[in-house]
Amino acid sequence: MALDSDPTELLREAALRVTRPRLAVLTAVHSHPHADTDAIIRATREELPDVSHQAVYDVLRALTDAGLLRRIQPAGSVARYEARVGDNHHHVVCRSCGAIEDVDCAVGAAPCLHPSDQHGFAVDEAEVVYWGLCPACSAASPEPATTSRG
Amino acid sequence: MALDSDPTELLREAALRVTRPRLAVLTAVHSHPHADTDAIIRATREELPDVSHQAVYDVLRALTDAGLLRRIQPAGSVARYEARVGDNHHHVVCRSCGAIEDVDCAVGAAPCLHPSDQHGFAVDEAEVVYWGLCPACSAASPEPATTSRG
DNA sequence: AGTGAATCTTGACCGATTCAAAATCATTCG
DNA sequence: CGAATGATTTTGAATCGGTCAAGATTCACT
Repeated sequence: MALDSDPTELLREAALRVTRPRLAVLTAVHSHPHADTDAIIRATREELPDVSHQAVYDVLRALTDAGLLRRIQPAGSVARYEARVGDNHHHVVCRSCGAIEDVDCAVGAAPCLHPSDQHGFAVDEAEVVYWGLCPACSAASPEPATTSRG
Repeated sequence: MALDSDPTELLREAALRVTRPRLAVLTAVHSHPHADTDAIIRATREELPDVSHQAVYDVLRALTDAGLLRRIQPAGSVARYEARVGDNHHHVVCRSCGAIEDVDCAVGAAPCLHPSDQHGFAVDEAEVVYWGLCPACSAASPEPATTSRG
């Protein structure tokens, strides 16, 4: 997770060709964490106006497969990407506006990685999504106490 | 959840009109946990051959909103539904074939519901998805030890 | 049985993502 | 340095899950 300032080197280390679209996408995701594909396309085009949407899709997949990006997709949302990889962090998602924030593991390095019954599955990752309302939305909706799930 | 055997009563309790499509969908989801919409449509049509796909979509939403069904959507998957509601259980998902199994909470009623930093969010639910390989798929892919995330 | 309101049918529509073929570019080797 | 090679990008269209809308039908309650 080093060398944030040198995307070229990141690509080289991942044995990926260093192309203009890849650099632009990598930079765009770095500066727009949790952005969806459309936002990434727009951000990428600020630096490289003529990239095709297809190129961005391809690059996002290549970088995700290479471990340079992480793809997240809360239920009901389109795919989003972030450049923070290699650690085990989770996300809080606002049910109302869809805002996403990072959340570090509550307990040590990998909490919840041991389900009570794995049904024989070889589990290698526990993904946690905290659902709720962001400060802005919870201030906007004066909902008393009707919702309570845990 | 009580009264699994009386879908009519379940609908009544939820203040929903008792219609043929709703009964058929409810029954279909009960007997096909974690099925996607298309599978539910086909299962529903075994009992009620002429339901439209639109009706099934509408019913699924109505029943989900009423709390009779729960919608789950692991990243990269289409929407799936299950009739087990009201408890806090999670899922293991096979990365290879997409198989889903239920997982009870590892610790008490609501583990992981307290992120280290909520960023001011009013969190009301922690959703956990365990990713891995199901028994069949892990037997089929003799992958040594290349993947390790936690 | 009558009535209003909710539900279902039909068919078009949408946005996110993928597919496919041809053109272009980054890297390697002479 | 310049050409060869194969990956990458462009272009354009297709697919797929899901939604929208209008009219016909069905249901719950009186």
